[in-house]
Amino acid sequence: MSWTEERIATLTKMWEGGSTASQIADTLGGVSRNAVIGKAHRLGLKARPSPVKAKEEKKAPPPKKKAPAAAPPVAASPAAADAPAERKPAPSRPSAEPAPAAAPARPAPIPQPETESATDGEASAPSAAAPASAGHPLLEKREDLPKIVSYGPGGFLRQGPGDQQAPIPPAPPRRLVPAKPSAEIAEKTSLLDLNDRVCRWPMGHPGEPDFHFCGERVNPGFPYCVEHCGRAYQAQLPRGARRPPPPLPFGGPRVR
DNA sequence: CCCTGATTCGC
DNA sequence: GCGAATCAGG
Repeated sequence: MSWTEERIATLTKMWEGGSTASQIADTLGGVSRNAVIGKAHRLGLKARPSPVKAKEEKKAPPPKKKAPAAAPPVAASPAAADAPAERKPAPSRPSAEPAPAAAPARPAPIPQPETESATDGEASAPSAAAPASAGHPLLEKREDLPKIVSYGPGGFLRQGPGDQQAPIPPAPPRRLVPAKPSAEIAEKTSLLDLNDRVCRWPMGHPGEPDFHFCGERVNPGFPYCVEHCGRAYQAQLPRGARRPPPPLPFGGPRVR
């Protein structure tokens, strides 16, 4: 699979939307979780809550260097060892950029404590999801929560009721009631419940209130359970491989 | 063990 | 540029 504009757009939206790399990889299809992460970093968008990222010390950098199978540590003649095997001072900061250029003795001016704008500007979210829920009494409390965005298998944005702008409400005569999709699909497998081990065969149609996924244990090596594998791959048989019953002439082959 | 993102490095 | 392999924390 190649990174087309469309796939990159989906990746970017989902990444900024808070989806995990695995979910993005599943949605995109054809790429691994690592591929998604690698691409995301190459795109310049990163800095997301990482479980491993909670370490930022300037102490002795542990020589975490990968030595696959080469570079036998044979200490040959020391005279030839003129190469200063020093660790390259590359304190890879995640999002900060103090840029300690060549002026260590000169006290730098007061560094502006940038909040989180960070990075090189271009990496900032192009579509900073503005909290359109301001003003809504039922949604105000969600403002401090991480925005959760879900995407359909094709990468389309699935907006929850709270995300709808409701630009011109016709005239809601009745009072608003809190959406309770959980009542119908509480036991169903939602998009966010999908992973590599549950069948992702869609049940119903996206947008319908009870749309969900099969959720059965997958047929190992396939994205669907055994039952739906039959349907999925039968449906995807190439045209040439399908053998529609040859239309026999009326009355069958002529026999004389 | 599972998950997560970060990083490295051969291709 | 890409992504598997690897690392490392939760």
